[in-house]
Amino acid sequence: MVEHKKSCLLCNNKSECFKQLTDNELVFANSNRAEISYRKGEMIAKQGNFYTHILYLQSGMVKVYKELPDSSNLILSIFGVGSLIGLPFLFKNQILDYSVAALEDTTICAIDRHAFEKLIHENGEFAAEVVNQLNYCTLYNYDRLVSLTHKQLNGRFADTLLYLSRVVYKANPFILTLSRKDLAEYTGVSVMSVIRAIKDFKNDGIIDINGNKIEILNFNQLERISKTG
Amino acid sequence: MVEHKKSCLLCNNKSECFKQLTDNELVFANSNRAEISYRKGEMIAKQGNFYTHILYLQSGMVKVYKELPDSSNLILSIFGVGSLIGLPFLFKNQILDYSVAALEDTTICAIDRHAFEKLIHENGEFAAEVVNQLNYCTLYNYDRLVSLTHKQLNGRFADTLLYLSRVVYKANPFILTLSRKDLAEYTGVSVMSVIRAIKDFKNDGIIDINGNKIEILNFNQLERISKTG
DNA sequence: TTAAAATGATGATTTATGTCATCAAACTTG
DNA sequence: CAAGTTTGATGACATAAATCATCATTTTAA
Repeated sequence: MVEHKKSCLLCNNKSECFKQLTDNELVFANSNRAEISYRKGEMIAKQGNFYTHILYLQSGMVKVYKELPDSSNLILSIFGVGSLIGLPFLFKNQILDYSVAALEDTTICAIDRHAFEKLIHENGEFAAEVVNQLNYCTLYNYDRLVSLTHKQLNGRFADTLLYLSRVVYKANPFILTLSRKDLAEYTGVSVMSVIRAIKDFKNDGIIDINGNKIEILNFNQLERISKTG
Repeated sequence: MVEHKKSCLLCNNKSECFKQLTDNELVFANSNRAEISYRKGEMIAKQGNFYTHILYLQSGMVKVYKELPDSSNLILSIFGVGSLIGLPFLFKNQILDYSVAALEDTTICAIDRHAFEKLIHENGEFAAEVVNQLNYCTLYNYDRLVSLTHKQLNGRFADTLLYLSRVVYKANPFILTLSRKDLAEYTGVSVMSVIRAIKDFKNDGIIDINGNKIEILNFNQLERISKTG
């Protein structure tokens, strides 16, 4: 277990928007905060539950996903260190409309939603940074809509690999902590198709894969597949 | 052409967030505002252009869509009176990443993006309302991702019809101002498939269609198709 | 007012990708 | 450490929906 931070005031691991707060506001935030650790695979928040806290990712990695009526899932997003989770429900629903689960051992700060909403109301600089974060999300979702509706298997999986390398792991040979099922649920295809795409890309020398280690060998071709796929 | 409003201060047609502004701030907003009218079919903003203004929809209806490399389109959203368009690019790109076109004769207020950003920074109440609007968008996009990736033709088109009746036209027999092509680009399927879905739904007595007038006869069954489809 | 262009409709064919069945390998867990 | 469970892989088959070809109808523009 990670040692708990003494206070938001002393935290040198703040998300962008918390950097905009005054000392008083940080003390206020701290008094509405809890720090929790999860093991890989554990569920952090469950779709259908009450929405009570914004989650800040101190360490680890999580998936945010919709649980669908046919008991399949759609992974909406994968978040790494420094992300705020749950922003879209601010000023809204009492009910959480997606689930969050740990892809690796993960520590989060849970901040009371009403405290967070109060900070937005009272501090425009903080609010502006929240808008900024939300907008990353929105533009990313638009690109996903394009990818998932207008590209076929290889193009979509190329997008997934590029996203993993550039955004999620921020590395090129990277250690995959997602299962094939996760990859399928993110790419919006069947597990079968993911496996086939991996085999194809490996055969074509676009990627190399050894156990959990994936290396993208030919970014250009992957980009090309993403565009034409 | 619509008569131009004298000032934001006197406007009784304000969007939610502008209701949060002080008189001074409204005067400031007004001094950074232009009012423009478009004919049905006209392009209001072009993907790839510089992003300079937030658009407020005074009257009419617009589509916001991505122009894709294969020269097909994906309609991201359809906006009616009272909507703010362009929020996702605040604090971001200089470049607009989607296009906006009028589906009916339309009048918009164009507000300088920097003026808008200044208002967010300086007024937390205004910012909170902007966050609120953005979050509608985000949650809606999540539902769309589910609809477009995990439902097939009939389910997706059922979603489209429900969205048109409940959100866009807010009426049940409604006059369709979208072409079959628009419907296809919104539903993410081919024009052919839209036509077939309309025929099927009509044959099954779920909808009635006469020229441009569509009536949903059986909401329950449409909901059922949306869920199972 | 006619010509041209865009939109709407129908049926036949093709194809991408999902489902199913089966098996191998690798973790869990008692 | 062995039994059971999850995860990864492969091939055969089924199917939803796209593409293509064709034609009717409406709208736009000369």
